[in-house]
Amino acid sequence: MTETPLPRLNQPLPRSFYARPAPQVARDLLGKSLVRVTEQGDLLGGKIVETEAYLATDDPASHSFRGPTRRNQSMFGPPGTLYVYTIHAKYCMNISTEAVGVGSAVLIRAVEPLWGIGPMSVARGQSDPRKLTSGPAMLCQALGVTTADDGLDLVTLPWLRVLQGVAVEPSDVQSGPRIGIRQGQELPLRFRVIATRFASRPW
DNA sequence: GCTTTGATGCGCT
DNA sequence: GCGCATCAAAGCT
Repeated sequence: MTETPLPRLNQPLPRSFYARPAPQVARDLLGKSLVRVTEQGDLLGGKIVETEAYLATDDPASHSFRGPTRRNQSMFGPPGTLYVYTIHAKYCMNISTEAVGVGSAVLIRAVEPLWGIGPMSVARGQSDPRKLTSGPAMLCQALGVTTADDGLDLVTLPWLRVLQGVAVEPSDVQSGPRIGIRQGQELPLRFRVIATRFASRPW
């Protein structure tokens, strides 16, 4: 696989991008570049191809449904705050949206790997590019994101950022029910780039 | 303090 | 496509 030209690290998405309702942020994150610079200086990451929105109110599937706890407090942080939690002995990463005190967030479910395929393969113990970052827990393992990173500010953090990527046309976006939840399944809060081989599962 | 339960992924079929 | 390992947090008692 040929490596895509490196992205503009100095142009992270502004906080205003995240200061909107979670479904809008989830939709607009498609096509953006998620990048991580390791301590060794490697650039890791790729293009966001699948997201899910979790709402502040009336969303029983959202971790914020029962109000703030020590675990979910990052969901209530400023827009752009990283919320990392453990599930099934794995990690998932979200970005807080809307406003301080509002418990909404966007789960990053999958990216198309573009940079640092080698180091990410090592981190994953997996060489199949389709099994590198095609799921929320795979993604965190590939990028080395853990609960130690919970609460960090993605807008100002130098080594983990979301950058302006490519525009995704409405005709190339599909929405549908979220994955792996028991309640709130009827809400179409999952967003996906149709023309990708790197979503977490065939639609 | 103890039990239950997942916003999952792997390995095998 | 399906079973299950794995563990932190929630929710009880």
